[in-house]
Amino acid sequence: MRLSCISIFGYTYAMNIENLLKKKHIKVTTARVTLLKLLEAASKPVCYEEIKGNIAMDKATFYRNMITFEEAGILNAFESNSKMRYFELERTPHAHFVCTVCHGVECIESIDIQLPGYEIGTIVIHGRCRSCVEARA
Amino acid sequence: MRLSCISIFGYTYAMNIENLLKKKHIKVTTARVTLLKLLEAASKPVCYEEIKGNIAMDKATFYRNMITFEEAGILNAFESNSKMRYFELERTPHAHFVCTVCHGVECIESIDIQLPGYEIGTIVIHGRCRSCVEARA
DNA sequence: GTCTTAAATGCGACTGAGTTGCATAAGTAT
DNA sequence: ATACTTATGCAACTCAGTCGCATTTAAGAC
Repeated sequence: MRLSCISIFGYTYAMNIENLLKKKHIKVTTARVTLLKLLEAASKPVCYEEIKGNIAMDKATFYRNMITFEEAGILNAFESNSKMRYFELERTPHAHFVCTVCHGVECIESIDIQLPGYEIGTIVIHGRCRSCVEARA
Repeated sequence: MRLSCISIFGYTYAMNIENLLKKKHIKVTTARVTLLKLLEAASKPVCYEEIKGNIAMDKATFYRNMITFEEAGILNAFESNSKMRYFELERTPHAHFVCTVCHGVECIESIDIQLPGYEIGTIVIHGRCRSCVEARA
């Protein structure tokens, strides 16, 4: 299985998806490579609903691999207020904004939260996004 | 229906649950008064699972009233990363921390997030809480 | 207090994102 | 190539939360 070179958090330039998986001791399969390519192409977190039109695999395979990737530290996941789980390749820590009107998801880099004694995993902010506020939606 | 005086965000001292509901044009029922008393007594957000042992009503009634209260601006709700919905009486804006180990929920008053152009509703932070970090859990 | 009407409740059936069990297929090592 | 382990597809399942509907309860009129 040969792939064009990609760049995932740390594994830059010469590292491709196949090598990333091997480095993590995860078996290289067509489904996994497809998923990582899609996650890499997406500039924001995606959920199964959004991605299912672009993948042939069963949803069980999708979710099982998300768990595998999460345990390997390859991706982060969080839940929106509508019971859906969003996935994103691991990168520099940042928060996510989920719009309660249009249900869009955005990465928010501009905030820095410190909670002494706590270990922060994910930060999810809900509200009306800029577009929906402007449109008075 | 007579109740001892309580104090919910703004409706202080002389205002009881019955008057709060009347002010919001919500019919005063036993279920609603029970729920508001429990939410008032709780110092942190609660979910149906936690509260169901203390209430006699059906879960449909519980959830329908949570929606009624939310729409009336009496309470706020958010979802944890385990598909459960937590409810809390509306008060000064603050974030919530949900521990991924012990699943405990805490109110976090010490952070202040500004996102120009956005309208922030709820902020949920996931991670390991102080106790679980200390216990290396 | 009783009557009337609109809304709330309880029950059971349903929903839908995500999970699980199992037989089969596909990687990986020998 | 062969054996062995792990991943996949399918269908059945889970479970927090929702919905439809018959019955009960609150609130205003008399």
